[in-house]
Amino acid sequence: MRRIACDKLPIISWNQGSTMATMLDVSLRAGVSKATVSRVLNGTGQVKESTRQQVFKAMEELGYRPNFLARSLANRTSNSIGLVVSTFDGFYFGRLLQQASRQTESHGKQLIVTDGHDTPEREEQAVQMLADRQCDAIILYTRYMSEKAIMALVDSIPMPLVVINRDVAQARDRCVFFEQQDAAFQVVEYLISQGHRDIACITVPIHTPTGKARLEGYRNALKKHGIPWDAAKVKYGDSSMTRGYELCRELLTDKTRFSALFACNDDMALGASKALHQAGLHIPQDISLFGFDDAPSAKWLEPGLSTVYLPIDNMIVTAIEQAIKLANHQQIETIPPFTGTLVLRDSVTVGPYSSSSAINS
Amino acid sequence: MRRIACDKLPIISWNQGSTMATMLDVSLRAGVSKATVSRVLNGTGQVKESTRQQVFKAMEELGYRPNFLARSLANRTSNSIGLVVSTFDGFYFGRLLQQASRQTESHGKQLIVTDGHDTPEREEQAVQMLADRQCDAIILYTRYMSEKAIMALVDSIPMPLVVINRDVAQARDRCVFFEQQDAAFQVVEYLISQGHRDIACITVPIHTPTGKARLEGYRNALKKHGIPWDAAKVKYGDSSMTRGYELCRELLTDKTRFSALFACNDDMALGASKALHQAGLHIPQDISLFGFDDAPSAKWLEPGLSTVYLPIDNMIVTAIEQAIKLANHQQIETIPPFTGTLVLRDSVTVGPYSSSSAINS
DNA sequence: CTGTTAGCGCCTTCAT
DNA sequence: ATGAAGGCGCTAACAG
Repeated sequence: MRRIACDKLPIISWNQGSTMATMLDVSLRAGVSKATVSRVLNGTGQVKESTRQQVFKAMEELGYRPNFLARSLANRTSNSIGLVVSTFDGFYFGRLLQQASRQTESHGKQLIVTDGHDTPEREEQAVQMLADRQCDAIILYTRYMSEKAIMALVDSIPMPLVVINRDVAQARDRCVFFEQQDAAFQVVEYLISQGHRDIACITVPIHTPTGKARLEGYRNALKKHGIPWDAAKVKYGDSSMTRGYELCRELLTDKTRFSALFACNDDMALGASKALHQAGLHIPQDISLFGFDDAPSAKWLEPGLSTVYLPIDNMIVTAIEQAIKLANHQQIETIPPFTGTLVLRDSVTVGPYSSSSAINS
Repeated sequence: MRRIACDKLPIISWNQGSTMATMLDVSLRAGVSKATVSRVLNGTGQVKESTRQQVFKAMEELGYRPNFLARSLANRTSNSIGLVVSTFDGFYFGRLLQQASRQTESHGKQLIVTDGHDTPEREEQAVQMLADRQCDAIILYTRYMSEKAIMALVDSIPMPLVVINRDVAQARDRCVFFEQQDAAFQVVEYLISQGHRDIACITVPIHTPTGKARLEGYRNALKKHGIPWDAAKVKYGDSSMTRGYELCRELLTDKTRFSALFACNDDMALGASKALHQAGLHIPQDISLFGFDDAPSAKWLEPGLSTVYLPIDNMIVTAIEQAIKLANHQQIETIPPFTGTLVLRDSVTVGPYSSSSAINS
């Protein structure tokens, strides 16, 4: 009888669109019940070693693979955590994804990542889609979504959401973010300490919290040192190399006076450097240049680009830890903001207001 | 009776870990059967407009969202396509993912991407994981997996697999790839045409088909033009900027003679350029430099880096088209190889063997 | 047009 | 230690 059942099983390969072996197939072949197969599969309950082996054998022979969907449905958990990023573009998110993937896997969970296409609507959709897939927790990296929208999202999905790169006041313990403003402040203060007072700035998208914070850091540093705000020195960029180039050219053709340029990300710094070169200006002799992000290329440019390093790796790891704890209904502590650190290379030299020319870099 | 049932429904928010509204809840609230709810949800079958509205209303009021897992299980399709990439690192995969995401979404399908961590084992695991999730089709970008392993994978999963960046002879119609060797050949031939004969080369990982192909292109071009192979001129790299730097230094300290350097990717070209600078050598006056990949930064470097553009965007789009067709059991045609195109900027000048110095770039 | 009845593949009491 | 039965949430015939 058992044998007969076995003979009916699909031994042929099913790569032609036929169906895969199911738990029932395995149970029949092993001469046990589905329940037993389930037990050996999950290591739950007691199973005699001999039958356990039979089951394994049957699974092997049939090339059985548990159906993930069915399993998740029954378990009410997909054992995976979802991540939505603003965009896939740029080294920054590559770094982030790399770490995120490693970290989740080290917890035995799967990472599902989705692209938010850098618009609030798509980001929201992306989160919803991950929620529909029953992720155990979701991590959201958004640049444009409003705090209100984020909170609404938190309330509308049944699993925990942790927000990265944003400080949402109403859910501070769900947030993992950088002290962007402080880092920008440090940059500009450093530039000032090197004897620069005419410092131009090219921002990243100014409608994002990041864009605002970095500019605010710039503004505050100037203020602290009694340097008046000069609107002509500030150009509003979009993060792209091209725009960095264009805006630096504007600065130049405007005849804006500046001895140092703070580009709020490395990509724009690179674009700007091209414009400077073309104008016959040398870095740092004629113009000092400071970036932000510490792109992989920053170190290898000529001259090496001074910039600020953001511990994005640590940050995403932390975010994932939080997410997993939340998924496990564990207690979490709120994470203090991460801080950037200045990476000094060769793109800055002493400026015209240097109090002592002996203090060369 | 209906009302009574409604009153028992969970109107409270369920963000505290409670369960979400189900189809049954909706059906009770709307005073219809699950089947009807299913019908309005999927637009299948005929439903009276008035009841349809009731159902919508009930869904609205309950904040109902269909359970994706249950749906997929019943449908035997998850309406999503899986993509495994070698790694998340680098601009290249960012570009790829960006396009991939857009393209799948334009077909109303979801993209699930996974990291293969650049090792054959993990790549295989990644594919399996996507298979377990019942993706309708899977796209694999692998650098290290053997053709045999790829074929084994194809046979072991029940959904179609399309391979990107590789030419697997036994499944040619499932492959979408570049003519890497030809592109490299063109580069070197171009360099030769510019009067270079002492051409050094820094390879990408030589155990990958890509690495082999690019080197082979280099070799063939030399051969065609009667230039003897010189092992001292070839350094085996790993794609990283750091290694590009180190190997270029080796070339220099070895006193290897070369007037042009072909770095098999832009990252290494950048590293190499640093080494050149440090040695007091100018690009292109002293050494001509050619890269590969057309990184976003190539255009903005000083001097602009000549390189080869690979239509990765088109390629991934094509791969996804193929995957979707296969998922729909449509006929597919085999895709001819994509070709790279030389992007000439300012990092190459005429070499010492230039037949006519009038033929400047 | 709408309800009933079976599954999809797996997990989990509850008996035995 | 193992089997039977019911359920996870949804879809899909098959009747009315």
